[in-house]
Amino acid sequence: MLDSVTHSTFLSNTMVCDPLMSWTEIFGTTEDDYPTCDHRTDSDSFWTSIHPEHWSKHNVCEWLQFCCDQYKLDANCISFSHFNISGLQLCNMTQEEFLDAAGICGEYLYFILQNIRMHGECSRNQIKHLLNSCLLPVQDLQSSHLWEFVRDLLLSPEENSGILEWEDRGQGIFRVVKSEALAKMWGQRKKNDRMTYEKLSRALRYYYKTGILERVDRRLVYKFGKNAHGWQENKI
DNA sequence: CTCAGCTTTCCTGCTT
DNA sequence: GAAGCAGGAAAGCTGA
Repeated sequence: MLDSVTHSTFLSNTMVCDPLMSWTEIFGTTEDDYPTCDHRTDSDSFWTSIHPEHWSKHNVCEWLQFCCDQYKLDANCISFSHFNISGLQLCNMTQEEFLDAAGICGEYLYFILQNIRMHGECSRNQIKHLLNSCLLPVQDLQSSHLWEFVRDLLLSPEENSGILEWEDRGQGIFRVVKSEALAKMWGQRKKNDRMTYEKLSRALRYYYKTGILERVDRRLVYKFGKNAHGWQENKI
């Protein structure tokens, strides 16, 4: 579905870049390249004092960086080449395009942008409040819970690499295909190179108690429970 | 500082 | 026998 959204959709007015290019490769190495206000210290209202449609490319870049910093979004999810665009182009992007350009983070970025557009001048705290009042908790993706990590992986085929697959999407039943790869990914996420699937599975079994996962009497197969949210639809 | 929740680590025993 | 699962116990980490 998302494959139908081509890069040219986003980059019609920009250079064609490698989707895997890093932030600095695309936007330059330092803020010296495009000196603007320091959003980290004194511009909480900057993103809302200027309507997103009037943002420059650099503003868009800084907004992304701001969101990554502020909401601890995983910058690795974001294909920055897709965001080498003006604010007007950014505003014209659909939710699907955000998803395509930034995976899981795209959902949050889209939500943040829409709130800035709708609510005009709102403070960072207000944005945070809006995020917190969203259907699903928008939190530190880097330190998200294990079950959220698993859920997000299932919902992100581009990151999944066949590590997890749905057994019965309707019932929330999934299979761990590459257990060691999953453990390695989780270990990387938690900066713990000693993580193993044995330990990870112990943590998954912990979720049986809390209703986040339900027991399935099949090897490497788990099922989301009533207390797990966000796996039902293609949105989290 | 305390506490609770979550995760990690280690372990034994069982099942496939 | 190997791999995986189940679950107890304890410790570590983190945020409220």
